[in-house]
Amino acid sequence: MDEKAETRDRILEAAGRRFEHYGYSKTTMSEIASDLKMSTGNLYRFYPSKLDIAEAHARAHECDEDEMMEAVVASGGSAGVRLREFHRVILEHTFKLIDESKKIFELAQAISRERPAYANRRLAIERVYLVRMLEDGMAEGLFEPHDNLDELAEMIQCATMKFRYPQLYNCFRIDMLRRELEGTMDLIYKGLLKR
Amino acid sequence: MDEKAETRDRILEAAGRRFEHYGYSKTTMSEIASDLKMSTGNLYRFYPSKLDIAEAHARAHECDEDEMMEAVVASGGSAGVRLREFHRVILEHTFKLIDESKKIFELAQAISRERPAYANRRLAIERVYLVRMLEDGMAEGLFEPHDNLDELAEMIQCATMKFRYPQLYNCFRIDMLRRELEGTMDLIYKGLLKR
DNA sequence: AAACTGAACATTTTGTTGATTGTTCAACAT
DNA sequence: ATGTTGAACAATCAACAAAATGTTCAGTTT
Repeated sequence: MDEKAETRDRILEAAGRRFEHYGYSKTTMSEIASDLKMSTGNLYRFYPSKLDIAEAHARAHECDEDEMMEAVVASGGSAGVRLREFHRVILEHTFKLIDESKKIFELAQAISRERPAYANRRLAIERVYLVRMLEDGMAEGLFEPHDNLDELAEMIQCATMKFRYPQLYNCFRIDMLRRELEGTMDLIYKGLLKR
Repeated sequence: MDEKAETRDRILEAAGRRFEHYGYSKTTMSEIASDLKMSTGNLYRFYPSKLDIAEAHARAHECDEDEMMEAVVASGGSAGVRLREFHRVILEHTFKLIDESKKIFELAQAISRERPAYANRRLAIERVYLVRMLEDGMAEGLFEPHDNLDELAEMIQCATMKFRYPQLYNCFRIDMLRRELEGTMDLIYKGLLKR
């Protein structure tokens, strides 16, 4: 039954090439199938739907984002500095997607629209990194102690939503967003500091 | 030339009735015109476009919202309590619009989509109230002094965007939003406190 | 039996048509 | 002159048909 996993991978690769080249909506199941010289029906023995292929593709690329976040969290400096850098990196990353790689951005949008659970899971993962930085900050004696760190991280996410989904506000001015993020982080940072 | 202003008002009233009953998209210029027993062309001598009538209608009703905000700002209690209440009131108000009065909500959406400048102006007005509460809080000795209060208010708006446009996140669970707003306000509040 | 196909089906997208509606303007009325 | 009209125009919308696409499954191959 290792055969099966291999075919799943081949499907994922073929689909990935199409997704990145033509975008999610412009790649069809029959194109993916014919790239692999198989029938459309057969695809469904490996993935229950096209959206699931897209989700698998996103999952396969998650590690890139995770590494990006990990790099910041594990970098030197105080928790406050890293927390700020963390959000800067996320903003620049999403903005780059919107701006440069419309194809991947379309994919991301399709997934978070049709699969809100997936988007929530990603936010939960992001929170793991946030919690680590909060813990570090408390250990440092920089941040005020809290008992529910995941909830605190959730609230930080609420306050920085604008920078996570800038397209929702039709704000495509990265320079404005950068300035607003700095100011918002100032506010959040002060709110976390030990009194 | 007082005649003119009167006709403008009559147009606004007729359009307003239609807007509130049938929504923005379902009221036509010829309906407004025939309600007033005039021609469609004549409407354009008083308003350059349908959207301008909608904007004028919104402007005419601004005072309701302003009074709502004024009531909170002028109410007793410390600046911190009022700041929190201010955002609660805004959340409940927008949510009520979405939920109850789809017609007015459609109007509001049309305006903020087609006239971003109008939405920005509204945010600027809201900031006036925020600044007043910030000033009060500083006078009280509750908040840390700042020099650029409008900018500070802007950052508070950034951090509370999610609660101002909940429909953007397809989050229609008022109970969840309430909880998130409380947490976010906790964070912001602490960030403002004097050290 | 297990793997696979491709035609059949259902859903979505696209294209097209005509009607509706926002807007303009030459002609008319005051 | 000034104010007003309603037909003309252009843009948008709604409804429908046609095409494309996602999904399923009876039947075929291995």
